[in-house]
Amino acid sequence: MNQTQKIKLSVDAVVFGYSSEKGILILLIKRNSRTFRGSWALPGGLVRNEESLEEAAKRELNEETGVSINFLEQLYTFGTPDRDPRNRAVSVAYYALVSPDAFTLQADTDASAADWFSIEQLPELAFDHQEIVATALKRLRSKVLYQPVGFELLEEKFPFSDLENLYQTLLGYPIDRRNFRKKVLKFGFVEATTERQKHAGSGRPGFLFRFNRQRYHELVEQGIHFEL
Amino acid sequence: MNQTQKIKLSVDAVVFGYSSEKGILILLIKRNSRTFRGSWALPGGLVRNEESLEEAAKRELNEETGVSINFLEQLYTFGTPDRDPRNRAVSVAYYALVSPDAFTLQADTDASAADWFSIEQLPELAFDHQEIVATALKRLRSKVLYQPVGFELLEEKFPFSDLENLYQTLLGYPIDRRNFRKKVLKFGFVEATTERQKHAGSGRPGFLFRFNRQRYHELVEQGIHFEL
DNA sequence: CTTTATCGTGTGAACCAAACGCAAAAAATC
DNA sequence: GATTTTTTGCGTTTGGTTCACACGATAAAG
Repeated sequence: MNQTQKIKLSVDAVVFGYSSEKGILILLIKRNSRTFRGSWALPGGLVRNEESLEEAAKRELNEETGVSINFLEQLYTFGTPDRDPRNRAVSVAYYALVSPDAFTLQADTDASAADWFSIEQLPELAFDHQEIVATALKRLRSKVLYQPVGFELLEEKFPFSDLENLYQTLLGYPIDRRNFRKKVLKFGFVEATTERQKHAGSGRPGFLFRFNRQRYHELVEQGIHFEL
Repeated sequence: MNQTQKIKLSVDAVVFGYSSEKGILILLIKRNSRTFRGSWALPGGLVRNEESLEEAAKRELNEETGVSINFLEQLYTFGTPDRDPRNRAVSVAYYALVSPDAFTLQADTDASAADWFSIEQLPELAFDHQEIVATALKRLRSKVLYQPVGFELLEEKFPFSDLENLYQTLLGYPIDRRNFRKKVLKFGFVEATTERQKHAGSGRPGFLFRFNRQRYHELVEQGIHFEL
């Protein structure tokens, strides 16, 4: 009972991206340290004594990959006793959303490489990171229906069809284009710009839209019930 | 960077109860150890080296209060560097729901007393436990709309009016009794028994109802969308 | 200048959910 | 045991939301 506690505390981050060609992406690093060397894993590492958990997540992410984050939220804490073969390790997992603008990767010493993977074809992951990814995906899929997380994954201005496709991909089932557009626009936090999509293949180019954060927050204050 | 990590890991539990007289209740203990001695606090304590987080939560709960739990789920992990004056301490918070049947409290050595408090009039709490309680309440309030958590707080058989009152209390606004009943019964996982409520004051006594867990799980399998 | 691909709206039908009224049942009161 | 009070329990109306549907506009490709 009175033995001293020997538990390492780390953070891991599931970073989601999106591209219209490759769908939902996750950021992985190739491990450079002894255990699981060469395996792909989530970016993360030990929490320092004087930093908060969220700071730790941001720091590790920046050190290991160099991406900048739009959105970061705590996901779940994983603490099964044998999840790390070296020693007892508990990991606080975060999930993050980044827009393609931040797609400039830059691997570091901790990681020999960092890269995006489509969630359709993830490699084998180290530790219990497979489970962490699954939990994050589940959370993202349920969250997308009542919070505008989708916009964090798109560029600042985007054609409406991108939003449609993102939602269809996330939800995994087809949505009615017309009704989707009507619903989204009615909320009022997505506004059309006068710019048009340029050269997106053939066909009539659509207008670009933009997410209005301020308007969104105003509506949340007023107790909007946003549900798709 | 390479200094050794000195972080203590603990678990805390927000245990919710309900009584029709006193409303939503939370289980607190009176601290017996050096720091914050005599203050009320959430039950909890250090995680042992070989146990999982959930096991730790259950163990501490049992040691300190003796209640038996229907429902236990991870809530959030609190890790602000100065949340514990003694040393860096990170706490994985759980929240639990118990039915009044389990209301036999039994304090232990760690705690000089354990008692239920109405959330309307909580005492000052030790550490950041106030914040943890607030987070738990928020979670419970949002969860109640799409998961049948309410039933975990009631006795096995209950008059429909109890369910109504519980929901009104949790949500904080009046609901239409007639529509509420229709909605709930339509889902099919709440069934009427033939027993009647006995002597609940004046007026016509209602039938007792029961939550059918098996039916509920079947419906979840089929992808039911339960929303109130 | 014709073909092809995508964008972008208007409308009625079907369905679902919130709002509401009211009677039946049983206990409490006298 | 008649009357009052309280709570249960169901049916109907009403309003809104979703669904299904077809076609013109615009620009690229050839």
